[in-house]
Amino acid sequence: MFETVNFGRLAKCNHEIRMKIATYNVNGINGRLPVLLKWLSETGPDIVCLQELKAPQENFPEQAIKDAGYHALWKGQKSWNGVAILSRSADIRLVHESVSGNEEDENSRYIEALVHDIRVGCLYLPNGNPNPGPKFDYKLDWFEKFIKHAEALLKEKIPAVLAGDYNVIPTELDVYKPENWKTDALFRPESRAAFKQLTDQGWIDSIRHLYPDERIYTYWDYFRKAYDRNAGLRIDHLLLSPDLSGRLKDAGVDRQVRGWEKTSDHAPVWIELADR
DNA sequence: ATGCCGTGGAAACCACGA
Repeated sequence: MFETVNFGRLAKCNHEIRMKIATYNVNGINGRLPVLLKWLSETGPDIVCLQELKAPQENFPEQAIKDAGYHALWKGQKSWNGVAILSRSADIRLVHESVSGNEEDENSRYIEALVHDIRVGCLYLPNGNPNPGPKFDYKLDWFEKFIKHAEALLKEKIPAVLAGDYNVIPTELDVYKPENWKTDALFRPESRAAFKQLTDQGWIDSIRHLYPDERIYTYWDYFRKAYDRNAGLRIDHLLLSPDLSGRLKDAGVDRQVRGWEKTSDHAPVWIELADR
């Protein structure tokens, strides 16, 4: 599949070909384009899930992404939300543009594709603040439908990754100061329980699976020098179907990107899968 | 703990994010 050097990354040890899958909440794809292109050229992921495009369908920078070596599927929206899947391989096919049972959702928060033989779901789960209130209700409703969609995927026994901005801090290890976030929608028991339902189904929280005790963050607020203080949250996740767990070789956060000029408040997160 | 920052879109401010 990713047999050429342009596709897969050659591992340092035994020339085993690996596939790198990343997720990145860009917070505005057009305003972020220089940062996105620099990160793509430096790290060369095979598949990329993007969230918060904040651009209507017709304003997606298709040519720039193509020039960077990627095929793309996207679901835009004026001003808010918006998700995309990029692939170095041309073997990418659209499967869903919304979560099953949530086709009437007016927000562009989900896109799913088959990239060669791996199903890739890219999601931007609602924030849910302030809570309680309609926005929190919307988050939990969206989550519930997503959990059902994820369960159906597992039953199909298709190798899959569900990557994106879940807007959930799964545990106290995933936040710099848990007591400050107790009443926040990202850390509310209902949100964490919903995330746990996914892992209870069998989905593997890739980075936590490989690094069970590390403090790992994927988001740092723009103000109060949150990045300099490492006052971060881990809210961007790549969930792997169980049949892919044996191929999971590494995972990480490109946190240096958060230190660049005109950067997103999120950093890219990635996993590497062995080809077989 | 918070919108102090940042983005997009419209209109020279506002909605929204986490």
